[in-house]
Amino acid sequence: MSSNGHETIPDIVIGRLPIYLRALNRLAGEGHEITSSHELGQRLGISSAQIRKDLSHFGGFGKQGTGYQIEYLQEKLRKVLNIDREWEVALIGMGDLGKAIANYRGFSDRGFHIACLFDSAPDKIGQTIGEFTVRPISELKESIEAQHIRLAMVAVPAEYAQGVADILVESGIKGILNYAPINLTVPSTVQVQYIDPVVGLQRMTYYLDEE
Amino acid sequence: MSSNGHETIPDIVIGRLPIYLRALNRLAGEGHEITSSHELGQRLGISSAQIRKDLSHFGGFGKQGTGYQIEYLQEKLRKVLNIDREWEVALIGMGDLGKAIANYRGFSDRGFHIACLFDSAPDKIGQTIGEFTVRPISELKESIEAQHIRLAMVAVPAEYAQGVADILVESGIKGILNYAPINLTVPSTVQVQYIDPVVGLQRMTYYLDEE
DNA sequence: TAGATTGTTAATCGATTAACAATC
DNA sequence: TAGATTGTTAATCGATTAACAATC
Repeated sequence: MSSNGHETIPDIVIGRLPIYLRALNRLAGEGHEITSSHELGQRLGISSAQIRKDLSHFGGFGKQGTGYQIEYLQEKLRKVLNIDREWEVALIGMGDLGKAIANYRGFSDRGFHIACLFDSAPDKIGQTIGEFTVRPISELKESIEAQHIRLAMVAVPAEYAQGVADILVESGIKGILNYAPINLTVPSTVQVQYIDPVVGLQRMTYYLDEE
Repeated sequence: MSSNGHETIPDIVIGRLPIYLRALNRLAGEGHEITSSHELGQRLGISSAQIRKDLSHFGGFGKQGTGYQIEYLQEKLRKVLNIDREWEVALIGMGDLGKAIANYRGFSDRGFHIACLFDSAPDKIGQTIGEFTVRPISELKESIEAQHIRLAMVAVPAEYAQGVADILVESGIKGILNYAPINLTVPSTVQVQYIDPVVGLQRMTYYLDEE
């Protein structure tokens, strides 16, 4: 029932918690103080039973007859997800995409701080983007170890992504957010999440066949 | 069994097809001509049985004892997903993220052509990015209807995303790739896919609690 | 109190896997 | 032929939903 201890909570449940949190942030922003599994479910297109079931894995966060105190639930979910603190993230690849990521405020707003930037191109190295200077990939391991960084974002071309991932794994990185359109092979102790917008588009075009 | 007809193929199966296709593209790039459900599964961390089952929804694409002809399977999957042609996509929001999207070659390489750009900021309107000129959101509907565009990418700040989505729905858009960190409410005839990297990060930090 | 909503159990539903006959 | 791998069926596993007692 505590936020660590991972008895056997299904990963699919973990995957929905950030979505719940995002909806709660929005409700809070709209001035709401209390919500219900029904209201939340309606907004997200998820059944209220599922939301209650998911949350119940971590303890009773609501009150019968009333619902959920939004601020309290946010706090609890942040604790469960281990985001009741700031995380440092390394960013590798400073092409257009890397630059957009480095400048995107959505990360820092939600507790993820980009702590170092890397690229291999000589003309990129030494550039200042945001608050940091781009450093050569040869210094990756050293930097990550020195700063005890555990998360990385990979925004290099597909053909370099596996090589970069290998170095990241060696450096002790435990989670990789991969923007390259390729599957990475890493040890089972390292997590990977994929961001491939084209996959999302292709998934939609399937349903768009009638002219 | 044909690529339209949608008897009742589970959406979760559809969601895996682009992943299979991505792996096949890679195998082809490495010079392979034939693969097996076992090899594909090993690369993707998916069981071979699941791959065979998924593919069998659309017909028998393999040969017993041999496996799958990569080029043939790619072609079949592209047909199933309706990406055996080019799709025009509208892009709304020309901040850092929108610009990175507009310049990203990964879309055009895989059959998605960004056909028009929109923003509401007067200083952005009229700018040329890539091959197109940024136009005001007030011209959105007109453009989309004129060009018969059915897909859109939304890269505006969260607070404007629902408003933009409403206009897109009115304009006849059938699929929205949403980069804003917010859930969109749209009619059930319109599909939405979400790109929220922070959700990916939060999903990983859950497993990163031991110090 | 009456009304509402939780947390939880049991029932249903759906997805994954194991196994194997068919066959290249 | 012997070996390999598909496509498919049946068995297992897991996730979602329905229902309701508990209770605010």
